[in-house]
Amino acid sequence: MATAPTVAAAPSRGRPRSEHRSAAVLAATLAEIGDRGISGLTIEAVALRAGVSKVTVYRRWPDRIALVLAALESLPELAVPDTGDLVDDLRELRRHLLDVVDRSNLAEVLPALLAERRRSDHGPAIRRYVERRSQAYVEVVERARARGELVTGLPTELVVLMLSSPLALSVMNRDAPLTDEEWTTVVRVVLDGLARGDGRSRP
Amino acid sequence: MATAPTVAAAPSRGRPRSEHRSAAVLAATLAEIGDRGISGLTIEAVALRAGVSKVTVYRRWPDRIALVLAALESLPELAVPDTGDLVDDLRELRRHLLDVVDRSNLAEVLPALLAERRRSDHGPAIRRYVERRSQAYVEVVERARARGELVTGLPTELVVLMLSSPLALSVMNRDAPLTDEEWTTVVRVVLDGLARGDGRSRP
Amino acid sequence: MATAPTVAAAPSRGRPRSEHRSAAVLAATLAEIGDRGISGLTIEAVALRAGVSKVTVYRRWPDRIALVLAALESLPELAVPDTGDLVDDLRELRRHLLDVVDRSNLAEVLPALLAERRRSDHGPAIRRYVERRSQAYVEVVERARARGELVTGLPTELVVLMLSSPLALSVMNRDAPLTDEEWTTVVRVVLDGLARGDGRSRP
Amino acid sequence: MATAPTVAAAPSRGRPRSEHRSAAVLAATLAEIGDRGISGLTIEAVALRAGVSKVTVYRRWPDRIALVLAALESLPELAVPDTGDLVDDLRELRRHLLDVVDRSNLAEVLPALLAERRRSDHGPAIRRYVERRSQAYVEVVERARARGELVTGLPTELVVLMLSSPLALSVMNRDAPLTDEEWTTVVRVVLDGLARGDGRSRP
DNA sequence: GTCTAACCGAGACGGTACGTCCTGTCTTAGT
DNA sequence: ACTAAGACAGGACGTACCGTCTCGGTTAGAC
Repeated sequence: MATAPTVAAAPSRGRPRSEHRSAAVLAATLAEIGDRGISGLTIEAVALRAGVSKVTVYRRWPDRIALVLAALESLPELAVPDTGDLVDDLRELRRHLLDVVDRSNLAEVLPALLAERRRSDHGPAIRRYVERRSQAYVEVVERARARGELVTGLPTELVVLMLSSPLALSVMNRDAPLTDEEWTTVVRVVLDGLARGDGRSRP
Repeated sequence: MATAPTVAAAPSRGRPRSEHRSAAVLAATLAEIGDRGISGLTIEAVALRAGVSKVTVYRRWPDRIALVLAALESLPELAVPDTGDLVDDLRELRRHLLDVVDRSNLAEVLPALLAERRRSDHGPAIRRYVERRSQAYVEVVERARARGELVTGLPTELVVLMLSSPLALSVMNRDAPLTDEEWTTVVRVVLDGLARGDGRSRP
Repeated sequence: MATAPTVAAAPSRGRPRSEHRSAAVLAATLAEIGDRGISGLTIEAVALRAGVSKVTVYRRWPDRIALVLAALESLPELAVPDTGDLVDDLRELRRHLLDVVDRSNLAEVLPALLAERRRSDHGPAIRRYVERRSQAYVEVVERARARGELVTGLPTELVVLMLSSPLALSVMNRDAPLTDEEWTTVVRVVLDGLARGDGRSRP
Repeated sequence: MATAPTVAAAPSRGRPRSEHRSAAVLAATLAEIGDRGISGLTIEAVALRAGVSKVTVYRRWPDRIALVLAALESLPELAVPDTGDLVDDLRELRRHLLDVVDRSNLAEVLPALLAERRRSDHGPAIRRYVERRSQAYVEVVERARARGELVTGLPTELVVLMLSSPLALSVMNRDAPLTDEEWTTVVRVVLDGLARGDGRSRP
């Protein structure tokens, strides 16, 4: 989704940018990330691999980060799951995440982006990218609340954080992400805790 | 703490390395990380700032990552808290983490290290560094179990993950880490969930 | 003179080239040569300055050198002087040369063209351009011979070389070209030498 | 001659520049000028040919012109001839010039340098280089005057210009430089003219 | 009055070189 | 054996022009 490099565009002056090349560059970017990792990513190598000149890359994306974000956004987006059951919805989100991790080295790219967020001009763009991903969690949780499946006074943001951060961190920090069994356990503990009374039950 | 750059040392022949310079380099490294961030960190700038030649840096630490790890390890380590109460212990760990975040750009450095972990030869070293930090959590949780304060069949690793990942992720991903109140809520929900029956209580 | 860019033209089909634009490009070329010199001359800058697209320039002149030659040829040409006196004729040629030097940076352009002559495909064209300039000398000298004002067995080419090269070289090599007085002296010495017997008078 | 790239140097701090490499670069420069000409001269190609990194070239010579000048100055200098006869001395200078022309594409390089003289910061350096070459003429002429072989009231500079410019211009402008016979004729005409009375003999 | 070929601007494009920067290694002289 | 200074090969950076190419849109002569 969202491959469009620049915003909108004037009503087409001069030779139009080749979509074919844009796609080739994004594909090459993903491939390079796979081969050399984020820190080993070179515009030069991307251009070479895409069979494109450096300028053609720079024309579209001003720098490495913008390029990486565009490449990630070129991956197919998951439709927000709606199985009617919160845990099943969450499991679907987990499955999709692990999919993307496999396909795009997200386990390396994600922390790299988070690191960049503090410095670069792309802070907002990175924030938006991450946000968009967690948006699915927000919707799934709100739907569960609407169904009465989840009853809690906590802000959705906190609930999402509790449900998603163990998996996210395990992806970035552990040698392997949480297994299905581990993950199920974690989610159930959190949901049980919420059911018990929003953490306000203790003295 | 732990300034010792290399493993041990031969029985010392010739002029010994100046400890003063080692310290200057590590300080300069932290300062540079503060100014330019991890990705903008160059050995050259560090050497210049420390008033030291590049070779003097390379002799001690083989590359950027090793240098960064050494710099982080030069920060004062927290003694594992032991207040007799799990939540108080955890709160102390939180306080210390936020301290380090303030003092060393950890919010940027940590994800950068995690990203590097997948590729570089320093994977193990980085893993060890992160492990060492979470070790405090492990000890605190195990003590709580021994005291009977925490009763659960879950492996300590999972418990620690649930208790620490929301804060860790909020540090890396949010504009500001969890407030004390938010954090307290999260911890209590998790502990309630564990008390309720390890996530196995549901059908 | 000679603004006609290409040879002749097919019997004209389609929209004709705008003469207005051709002139604008040549003017812009002279201006750019004045501002940045021959070596700093870029087609892009010329096109920009002329308010014309690059293609419009390339359509008319295949490359930099052709463009420069065309620009020089667009300058007004001197009618070959014919005062009835050789020295006066030569003085008129000198005046005209210094004029062009002032108006077109010839002091820089001329050596640049000579340098290019050895390599580029435009060798012949450059040769022709320079030849055309010296043609005036040839005519003036031959007229003097016809009048009996100049009696010598030397080939006209050599006579012209002796009469013109000191001024030409002074234009290219000295900070200022020969003054009128210096120039007069030089010319008279050469003419005296010729009158003395063509350099064959010595043992 | 004078291969020394920079002025003098502090009392040697750090690793000294490799003379071997300096020489290799200058040789490569001359070779490249021979192959591709002045306008086709590329620092990158020179570095490649010399088996040296680009920075090594830039460290010594700030730009193309400085490099070319250094390369030319690395060629063996002629000892000023002193045969006791002016024409023989001049003939020796001619021989040497044609030698250098053959060995270093001077026919192309010289006009290129003259063109550059007007613009670049190297104006003075180029002027100095050319001056140094013509210095031999000055000495030869002054010696002839001292011997009484040449009697004239003209400033030496003008005499030198008359004696040298036909050959110089023929090198730059003609397809072949003046033959020995042509050259001899030219020189004798000039000397005869000077003997006749410094160009002041005419009304 | 349409055709329609050549013009024109804008700007994309592959390519080459630019001059700079940093890396990690090396070579000096000096401590 | 350490140190500071700095040379060095290598490799990527981001930029500038080159000369070519596609676009959409004129413009004038031929039909």
